[in-house]
Amino acid sequence: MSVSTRAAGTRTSLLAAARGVFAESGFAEASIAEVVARAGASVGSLYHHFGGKAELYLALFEDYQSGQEARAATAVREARVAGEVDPLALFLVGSRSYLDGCWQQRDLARTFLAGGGPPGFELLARKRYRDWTRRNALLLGAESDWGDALVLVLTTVISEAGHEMAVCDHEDAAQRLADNVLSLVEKIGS
Amino acid sequence: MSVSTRAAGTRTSLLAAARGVFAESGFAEASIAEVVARAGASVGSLYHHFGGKAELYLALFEDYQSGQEARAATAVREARVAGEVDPLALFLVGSRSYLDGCWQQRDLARTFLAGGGPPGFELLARKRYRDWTRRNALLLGAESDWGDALVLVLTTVISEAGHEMAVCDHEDAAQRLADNVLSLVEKIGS
DNA sequence: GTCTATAGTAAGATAGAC
DNA sequence: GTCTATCTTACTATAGAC
Repeated sequence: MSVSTRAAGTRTSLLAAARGVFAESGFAEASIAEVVARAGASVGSLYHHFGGKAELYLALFEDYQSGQEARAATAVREARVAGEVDPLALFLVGSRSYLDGCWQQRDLARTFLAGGGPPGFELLARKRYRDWTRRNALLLGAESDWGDALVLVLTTVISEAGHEMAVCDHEDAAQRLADNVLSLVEKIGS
Repeated sequence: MSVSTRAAGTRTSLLAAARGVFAESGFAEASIAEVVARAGASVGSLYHHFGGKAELYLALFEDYQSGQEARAATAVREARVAGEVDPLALFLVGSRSYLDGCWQQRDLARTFLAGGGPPGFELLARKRYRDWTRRNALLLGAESDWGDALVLVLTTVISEAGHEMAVCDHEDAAQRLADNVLSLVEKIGS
C-alpha cells in the first residue's frame, strides 16, 4: 500500500469516526480523543489532516452538502431529459431529491440541522443552503424584491422539513411529511 | 431597601448583563466572569440565583419568548375587540406583532435565533416556537395530518423571518420583508 | 505521515466566611 | 444573599521521536 493511500485511509477513517461521534454528542461535547480512538488513529494525525476539531466538522459538512446538491442536480437533470420543462415542477423534483437524501443520511442531517456547530457554522450553513435554494429558485423566475422573501421562505421550509424528516421514526411518516410540505411549497411557488 | 428587593435587583442586573454578553459573544464564548463584572455582582450570586451558565441563558430565553407571546396575544385580542373574526386575519395580526417584537428586540432575537446555545437548547426553542404556532394555527382550523406540515411550515417561516429581520440594517428593509413574508403566509393559509 | 506524551489554558463550578 | 479565593477538570494544541 502506497503512502498516499495510507494517508487517504486515515483521513477517511477519521471522517467516518467523526460522523459517529458528532452525531451522538454534538460538536461541543464531542472529544477529539473519542474520534481518534474510534478511527484507530492518533491526535497528531487528526491535526495533520484537518487542523483541528472545527475544521473536521466543516469537512464533514462540506462532504454532506455537496453530496446533497449533486443528488438534487442529478434528479433535476433526469427530469429534464424525461421532458419536464415546467420550472416549478423541476424545483419540486430537486427538493424531493434533497429531502430523500435527508432521510437516507438521517444521522448527518440531524447533526447539522440540530445546531451547535463551531463558531460561525450556523451562518456558513445558512448561506450554503440559501445559495443552493437561490440557484434553484431562479427556475421559478422570481423577481427582485419579492424574490428575497420567496427564497428565504423556500430555503427555510425545505431545510426544516429535512430536519423534521430526519427525526421521524418510520419512513412512512417521513414520506408523508415530505408529500405534504412539497404540496405547500407548490402552493407558495405558483 | 428590603432584602428581597436587593435580591431581585441582583437578579435583574445579572440578566441585563447576560443579555449584552450573550449578544456579543454567543453562548459558548461568553464567560461568566464577564457577566458578573458588568452586573457588578459576583460569581457566587450568579450561581445562587441561576445555578449556572446554561440556566442563565435559558432564563433569558424564557423572558424573551413569554414577552413575545404576550405581545402577540394582546394584539390578537385587540383585533377581536375591534371586530375582526376571520381566523387567517387574526393569525396574521399575531404574526405581525411577533415580527415587530423581533425587530424591536433585535439583540435577543439575534442571540437566540443564531444558534449555539447550551446543549439541548435548539430542541427546546424549536418546541417552544412550535407549540406557540400550533396554538395559533388552530385558528386556521387545520386538520390532523395536513396540520403537522402546515404548522411546521408556518413555524419555520415566521421564526426565520424574525431572524432575518433582526439582522436587517434599517427598519424599512425589515418591514418590507415582513410585508412580503406575511403575504406568503396568507397565501399558504388560504 | 504517524505517533506518544505533555504542556498550556481557560473556565465553570464549589466551599466557606461574612 | 453575597462575596472571594481556590479547585479541578477536561480539553485543545504542540513538540519532537520514529
